[in-house]
Amino acid sequence: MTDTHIVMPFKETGHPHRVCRESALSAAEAACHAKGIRLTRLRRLVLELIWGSHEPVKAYDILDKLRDADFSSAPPTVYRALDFLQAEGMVHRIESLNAYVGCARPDQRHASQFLICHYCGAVAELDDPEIRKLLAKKAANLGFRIDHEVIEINGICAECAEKDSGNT
Amino acid sequence: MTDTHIVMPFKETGHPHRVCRESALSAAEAACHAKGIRLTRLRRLVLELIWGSHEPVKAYDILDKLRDADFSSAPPTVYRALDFLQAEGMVHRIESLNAYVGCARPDQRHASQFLICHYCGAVAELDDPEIRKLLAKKAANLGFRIDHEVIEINGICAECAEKDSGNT
DNA sequence: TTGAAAAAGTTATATTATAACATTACATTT
DNA sequence: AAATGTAATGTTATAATATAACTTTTTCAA
Repeated sequence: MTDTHIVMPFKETGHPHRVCRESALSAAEAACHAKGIRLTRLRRLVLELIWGSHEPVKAYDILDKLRDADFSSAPPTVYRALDFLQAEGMVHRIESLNAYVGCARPDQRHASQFLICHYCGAVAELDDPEIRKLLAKKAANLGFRIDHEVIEINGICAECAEKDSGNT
Repeated sequence: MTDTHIVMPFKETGHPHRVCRESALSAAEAACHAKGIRLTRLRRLVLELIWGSHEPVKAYDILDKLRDADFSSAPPTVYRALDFLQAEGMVHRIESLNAYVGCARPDQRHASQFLICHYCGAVAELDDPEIRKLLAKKAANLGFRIDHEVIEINGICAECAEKDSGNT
C-alpha cells in the first residue's frame, strides 16, 4: 500500500476544473489575508490564469492575457507576480518546461513530484513521503544537505496511454 | 546498506579531474567508433570543454571558447554538438541550471539523479536503483508510463557543509 | 496628509534556443 | 579521380525566456 499524497491529479474527479480554480483562489485570498501579505489584482489574475488549465502555463502566455485586463504587458509584470506566487507556495515552476502550475496546497511547505504527460500536456503533483524519505536517506548517506528537490517525471498518463493503444 | 551507484562524485578521489576527462574522451572516441558515428573535432572539443570541470557548463560559455579554436561561434554550432552528445548519452542537461555535464557512463542508458551543490556549484550524478524502482512503482500505481526522469536535488555538499559550519 | 514602503510601470538588455537556408567535408560508387 | 549523396558545419536572422535599473503609483500607517 502507498500513502502517496496526490496534491493535484491529472483529471478532476466529479467536478469541473473551474471548481479547483475557485477554491484555490479563495484559499489564496484567505492565506494572504492571514499572513498579512497582499494578493493584489495583478497577482490574483496571474494566479487565476495559471489555474485556467491542468497544463503548465508559460510566462509570456500569461503576459499576453494581462494585456486584455489593462495591465502592463512588459515581462517584469508577470515575472514579479510569478516570483511572489512561488515564494508563497501558490504556484510551482516546472523547470523542464519553463512553465508554471498552480499548487492546491500552498499552506504547507512540501516536496513535490510532478508527473508530466507529454501526450496531453497535463501535469499531476504528488507529495509522496516514501519518495521524500528515500531521497533524504540517499542524500544523507553522502553527507548532502537537501534544500530543494526538482522531480519532474515525463511520460504518458493513464488516460492517454489508453487512447494511444486504441489507435493502430 | 545502499547500492547507490555514484556515476560521478562531487570530488575526484585520488586523481586530478584531468584524468576523468581524458578517460571520458577516450571512451567517447571508442564508443563512437564502435557505433559507426562520428566524434568530429567540434563535438570532441565541446565534450572536452564540458569535462573541464565538475560544474555544469553553459552553452554560451562553450560557444565563447569555440571561437578560440576557430569554430563558428554562432549558437547553432554549440547546440547541435550538445544535441548529438546528449543523444549519445555523453552529456546530460541540468534543467534547473540550463547547463550541461559530462556523463561518465555513456555506454548504458540509465536514470540519473543529480545532486547540485549551490555553494561550490559542483554536481554529482547518481544512478540509484532504489530510487528508480520506487518512482517506477509510484508511477505505475497511477497508470503513468515513465519516459524520462528529471531529478535534480539542490543543496549543500558534504565538503561545503563542513566549510560552512567552520565559519561563524 | 504626508512620508515610507511596497507594488507596478517602463525601458533596455541579457540569456537561452531554434528556424531556415547555404556551404563544406566525407564516404561511396563509378 | 570525378560524381554523387549525406552528414556536418556555417551563417543569418529571430524566437523565447528572463532580469536590471530606474520611475511612477498605490497603499498603509503614523
